[in-house]
Amino acid sequence: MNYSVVVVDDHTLLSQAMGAMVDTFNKFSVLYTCKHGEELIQKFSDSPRNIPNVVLMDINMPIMNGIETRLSITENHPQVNVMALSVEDADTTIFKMLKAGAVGYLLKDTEKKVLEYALLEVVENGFFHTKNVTNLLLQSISGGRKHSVKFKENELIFMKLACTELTYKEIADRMCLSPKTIDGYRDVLFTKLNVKNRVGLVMYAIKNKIFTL
Amino acid sequence: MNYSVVVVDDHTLLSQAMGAMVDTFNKFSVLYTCKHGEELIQKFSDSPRNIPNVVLMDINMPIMNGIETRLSITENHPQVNVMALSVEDADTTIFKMLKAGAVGYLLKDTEKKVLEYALLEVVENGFFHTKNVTNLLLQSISGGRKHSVKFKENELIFMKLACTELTYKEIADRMCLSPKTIDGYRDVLFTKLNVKNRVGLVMYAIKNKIFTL
DNA sequence: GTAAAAAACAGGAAAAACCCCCATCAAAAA
DNA sequence: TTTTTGATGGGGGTTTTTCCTGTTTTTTAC
Repeated sequence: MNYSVVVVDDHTLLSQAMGAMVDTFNKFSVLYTCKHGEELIQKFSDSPRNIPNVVLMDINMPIMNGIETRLSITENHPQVNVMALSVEDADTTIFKMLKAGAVGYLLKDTEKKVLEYALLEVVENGFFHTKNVTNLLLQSISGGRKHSVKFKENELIFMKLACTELTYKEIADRMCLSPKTIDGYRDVLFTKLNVKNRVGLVMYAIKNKIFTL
Repeated sequence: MNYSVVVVDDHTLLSQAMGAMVDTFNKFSVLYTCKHGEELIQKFSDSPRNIPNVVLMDINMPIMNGIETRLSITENHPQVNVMALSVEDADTTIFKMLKAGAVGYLLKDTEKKVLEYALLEVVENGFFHTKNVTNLLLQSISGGRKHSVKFKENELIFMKLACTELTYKEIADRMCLSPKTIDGYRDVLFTKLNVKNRVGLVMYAIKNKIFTL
């Protein structure tokens, strides 16, 4: 009997392609594919037969991102192995994912054979990480990595608007707040994110998908 | 007999996954996959048997990007159909690709069935575009799209640096130029790109891959 | 309820960004 | 050769951003 796999990726074409590939593996077969975390959680609660051995999940998803989804899975279905998949190796993202309990992490430019091997490792040993990630892991444990940052609703709205050509005064008008309050938001975010100016803020927002192009 | 397809994508896993999917289609089979345009061109010149009916190509590739590769193919192997694939629908990129003679364009969040249909269209009718793209095409033909903007070497360097937290003064130091010259670069770019401030410039640079995250 | 925390708001100063107009010099075009 | 163009940089000004140190108001916790 085969191990069951679920692929989660917001790009339908990619998730289906990934599914087709996994189906060619000897010991694995795809149960279904999802567009985002929310859909996956729904599926899980629909029926116990929807719960697979492994979840192959893209981290950069719009509706419910990889980290949130992973946390939700850990809570309700701890027996499911989640393997993260990502095109980018932004340190913080990988780290967040591992902290959220992902058992594996693959960068998207790995070989087909590596994926198959990784899947086997995960279902049989319970973990797998590519070299890059383990290195990062070691380095960060010793170095002492940053705490994950939480944002309030207004801070998120502000960040999105800060990514436009609006001045802070105009942003204040849009949000129906005093410019001085906006001043406060900015200052808080600058220290929280450890950036020096608006450009830094914009970069953070884009890298962390708070503002999408 | 099947139509042959070559998949070109810098993310090995994705291209192989895409390949696995194409192999499940009735009338298509994958000849091989490539990491980038350069490799593809090499393959073509290695043997005539390496020339497929359709090339499925990602646009955002490091070494030789989609547009360049497409131009090279058009020149040497006009009978090959190139279908572009992209996660983003940055207008300019799509447009450049179509101008370079791609016969089809697919956003990565399309359904498996749509890809199959698109491939069939391409080999049998010679073209396929998703709605988004045809709309864009029509709009741009009638509306009279902007002439493509040209940048000088220094402007490009400046734009990249403007996407960091450096002040203009610091940028001037880096480029070994007077701050006033940087002032000039900025003003020229503001008018050329029709943006109002540094954030607008940053957004432009990112959207057009001048600055990569 | 009341104390503590946080969110909203303010004044003012200094720095940075933005926006003009203009000078120089060298290379390219006429 | 004369003119034009373009890259470089300067003067001086306004606006916006940034960074302090606060106060007031609203929420939250006990």
